[in-house]
Amino acid sequence: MTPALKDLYVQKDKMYVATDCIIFGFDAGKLKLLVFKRRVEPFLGTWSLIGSFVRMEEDVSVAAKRVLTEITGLDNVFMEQLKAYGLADRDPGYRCVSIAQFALIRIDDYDKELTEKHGAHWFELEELPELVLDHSQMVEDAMARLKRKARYQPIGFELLPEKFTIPQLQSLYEAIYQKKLDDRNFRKKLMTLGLLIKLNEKDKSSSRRGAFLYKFDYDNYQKLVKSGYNFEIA
Amino acid sequence: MTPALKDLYVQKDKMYVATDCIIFGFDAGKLKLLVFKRRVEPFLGTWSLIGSFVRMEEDVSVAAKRVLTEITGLDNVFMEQLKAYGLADRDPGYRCVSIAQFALIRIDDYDKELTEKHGAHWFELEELPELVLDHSQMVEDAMARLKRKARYQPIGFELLPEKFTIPQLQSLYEAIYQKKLDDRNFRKKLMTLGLLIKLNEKDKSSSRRGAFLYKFDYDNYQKLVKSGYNFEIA
DNA sequence: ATAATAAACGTAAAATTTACATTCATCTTT
DNA sequence: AAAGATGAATGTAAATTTTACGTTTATTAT
Repeated sequence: MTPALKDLYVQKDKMYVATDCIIFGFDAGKLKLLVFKRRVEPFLGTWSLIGSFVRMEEDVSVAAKRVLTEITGLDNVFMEQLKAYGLADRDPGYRCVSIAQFALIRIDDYDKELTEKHGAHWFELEELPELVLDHSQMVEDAMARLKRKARYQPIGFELLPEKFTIPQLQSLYEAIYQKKLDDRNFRKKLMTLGLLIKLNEKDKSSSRRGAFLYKFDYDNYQKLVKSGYNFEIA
Repeated sequence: MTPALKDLYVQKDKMYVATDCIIFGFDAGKLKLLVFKRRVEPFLGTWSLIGSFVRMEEDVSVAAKRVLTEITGLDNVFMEQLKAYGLADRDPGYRCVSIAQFALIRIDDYDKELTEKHGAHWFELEELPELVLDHSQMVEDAMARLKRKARYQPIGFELLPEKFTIPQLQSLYEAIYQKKLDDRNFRKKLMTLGLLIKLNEKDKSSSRRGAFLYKFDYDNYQKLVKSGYNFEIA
């Protein structure tokens, strides 16, 4: 039974708690969002975030992870609560508070078969269709959070493959901030942070010369955070 | 019936949604928190945030405002959702997701009789006792949010009387950031923002010379926000 | 009149951010 | 094999912002 179907078996006089996932990916210089075509009434055929009721014995955060894994096959994904959406009439079918979570996934990792089976589709953020209920609002809020959070937490790395180039990273930040950055200044600033490990490999997919690959230095990051360091990326 | 009492009439197989308020105030150079002594079992006598179940036909945000008004007599208070707390076992009595909200109030404005009737007490943040359930966690998270948010949004003004002096404002920011600020630099930075209206009155309560009173310039603030201005206060 | 006190103000040095142009490594074409 | 094309990599000077720090001012109490 799909989560969408399950939504139908509902009692009008009960309060429900659900969770909806705002799943970001990054590909070819564009931020993308994973959304789903509803296959049941009401709102059959409309685009929607993926979600689920929170089960009686289940933590809200666990419910969100469960959904994400069911849909993408992925585990250990960056996920963070966005906020709760609690308008009394946000869902016409029944009283339901939804706790939205945003997730950042590496777009090459997920299980294509699984997502297709669920009617999923990646949309570029600028080409996102209207979503059901208050889901468009959730996406807007998530985008604002991503923009802000990217400034002081190195969450961008969650969207890139483990090995990435500086130009790739810059293009990601340009997509998040929705503006061009100066390549010399970006590189300079980045290097002073000491969060990258330069590898002895190049990625030649986008230039003849090739760009060096880097890894994110999680250990050093943890150390710096503990020491109270305050980041500002780009 | 007090909200605390109401908590007892509960069905074990139902999911509940509640809201808890983290109420900040500022007085005599100290950040304070309004907490309540529980008058019913379980956890009788322990300190707790004030909260309530969200009613079936009630927006979550409306429920939070209702609680705040019931307790303080105040209306039109700065209030913002913090996040939802959804561990399955967070409340041993029943399954309840709580959506925490943090509020900033002007500590002179509230209705003392009303709060006393509810068993309320202002604690300095550093002297806060252990709170019931996950409420201490909520306070910690709220404090972190306040600290971060104060940097880029002029929410400090919500904690001060309508008319305030620069030294008062500085002392507030020192309490929020938990560090001393340089008075000359603070004043300089502040003035460049163009958010204050200087009044022709002085407050003489803390010095012979007296300090000029200011008002926050809401109109100009709105204009600047619309024009995309990016604040950084202190 | 004098002492005491917090308020108000300015400036120079240091650090950070911004703006901007050239060389480099490699592959493709001829 | 030489020339051309392309994105990667690098440095520097000017402008702005942040930091550090000392003196004067208005007022009340003595």
